[in-house]
Order: sequence, then structure tokens, then C-alpha cells
Amino acid sequence: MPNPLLLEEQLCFPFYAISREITKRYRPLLEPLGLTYPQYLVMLVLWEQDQQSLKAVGERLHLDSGTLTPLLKKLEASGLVERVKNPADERHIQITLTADGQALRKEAEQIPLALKELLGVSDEDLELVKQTLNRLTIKMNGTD
Amino acid sequence: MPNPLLLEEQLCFPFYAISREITKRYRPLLEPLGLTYPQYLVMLVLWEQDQQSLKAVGERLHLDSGTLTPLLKKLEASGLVERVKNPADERHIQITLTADGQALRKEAEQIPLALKELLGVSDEDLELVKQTLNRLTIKMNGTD
DNA sequence: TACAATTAGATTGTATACAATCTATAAAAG
DNA sequence: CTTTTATAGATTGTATACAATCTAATTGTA
Repeated sequence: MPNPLLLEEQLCFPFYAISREITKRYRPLLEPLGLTYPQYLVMLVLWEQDQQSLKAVGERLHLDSGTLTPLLKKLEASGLVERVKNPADERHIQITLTADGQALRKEAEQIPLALKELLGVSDEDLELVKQTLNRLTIKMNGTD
Repeated sequence: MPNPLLLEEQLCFPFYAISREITKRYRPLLEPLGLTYPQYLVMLVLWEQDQQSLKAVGERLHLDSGTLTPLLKKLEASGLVERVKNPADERHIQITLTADGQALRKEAEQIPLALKELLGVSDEDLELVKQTLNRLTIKMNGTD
């Protein structure tokens, strides 16, 4: 029987390696926008739907306040978002895009295509990977 | 045309999310061994081939000394590895498993199967994912 | 042989992740 | 209307990642 501890046998490693590799390739694309990759993800969520609570953003990205609080403070310091307490329930903070934050979206629209070219992967392969991952995500006992 | 900035449209996000999810599920399995997930990966590499330089381990995992130096010092503090300069070339350090480090392998052999059950994914799906990811890795311009 | 260029690790600084805990607020129970 | 319980964020502490820089050792070269 094959060695179950071979690195290449592990399901985990390709995800770990590819995820970091992709993040690394985003860097030069995001740097001109002044965003890190996790910050970019938060902005994606807010561009889809402005005015969300930290918790709502976190559920979308599977991140908790321990990660998001400092990250959002940085986005606030960059002038891209505002964090204000919801008067109706002061436990929630509402994250709102500033004018700058909304404007940044225009520039970000270049990114997906640029990344695809940087990765050099065909549309068919992208689609296959996306579908495979979606299947896996669904099958993994309650990933969400 | 669809919004290219939708989170679900991004190739990056599933990798990012699944990678973190898998890491999280490893945690309870690795905790009894006193290992974190990246530390476990380093041990996998050393169990395959003992006595490697930091650089060699790093090439395997795509990690540099900035990450590995502190991580290896922790493994050394845990008594699992030793770090000694290579007399033939004092720029290299050789990472060597201690007796404890070698012994830990026995316990680690349980992990892959336990994780697979924890994820609840079939062998077929695992194989499909593995192949798809390998194809992607190869196609991504020079991932390695 | 001197000296420049390389190379392997270590170090520094910044930015996540995430468990665990704390705090303030709101909801539920009595 | 108090007391308990639950909830949303913030905070703390630990462990990665990784770019950039530094240091020591080795190699290449004039």
C-alpha cells in the first residue's frame, strides 16, 4: 500500500499551495489600488452590496471579527469605507463605502481579466476547476 | 454581460476559502500531536526524506526562510527536529528529525484517513479534485 | 590572491487568521 | 422590571506568510 503521508497524497496541500500562489499573483495587480488580497475580497463584498454589518461581511468570507476588525480599520484609514454603529442596534457596525471606495470599483474591474491572463489558464479549465470546487464545497460536510 | 467582480465569479475565492476550511479541520487532528498545519507539512517533508536543508524543505512547500526559520525553531523547541549547520557549507542548515520526530510519524499515519472522514468526501471526488488541481497547477504559468 | 557577485538563512516589519476572552447591548425569562 | 442569556464587535495572544533587508559564507573572476 502506498505511503499515506506523502505530501502529494494529501488533499490539503494543493489547496494550500495554489491559494497562496494565486494570492501572490494578485499582489502586483492590487498594489496600484492600495489593497491587499483580503482587503480586495472585502471590497468585492461591499461593491456587491453596500452598507453591511461586519458580521454579514464575515459570513460571506468566512472571517470573524478577529480578522475583520483590524482589516476594516485599515480600509477606513485608507478612506475607502466608514464604520458606524447601527443606531437601531448598537451591537452592529455598518460598513459603508465612501465615495473613494465606490470609485475604486471602476479600476478593480480590470483585475479579473488581468489575473486570468497572468495565470494563463483557459476559460474551459477555469470553468472545470470552478465546478469541481463547487461540488467539493457542497460535499464537504457543511463547509458553509 | 455579468458582473466580473462578483465574489462567486472569482477563481481565487474558492481556493482561499477551502484552503482555510481544510486547515481548520486539521486542527483537532493535529492538536494531539502538538503540531499546527504548516508544521505538519514540514514534518511530512522530513518523514519522506530526513536531513534536508531549510531551502530544500522550502522549495517543496513554496515557503521561504522568513516563514520557515521561526517555524523550525518551534519544531526544535518541541524536540522534534534539530537544526545544525552543514560543515561542508556553513550557509546551509540541515534539518534532522530527532527520535521523537521520527516516532511521531506513527501517530500521524492516522491523520489522512481521519481527515477524509471528517470532510465526508468520496474517493472518487478526491481523485477528481486532485487531478483537476494538478492540471491547473501545471497549466498555471510556472507555478513551481 | 583580492574583490565582486551569489547564495542560504536570519531578521524586521506588515498583514492576515483564528482561538479565547472581554465588553456593551439587546432579547428572553421570570 | 430585574436577571439571565445571547449576540456583535473588539481585544489579546499565537502562528503563519511574505517582502525587504542584513549577514555570513562561498563562488567566480580579473
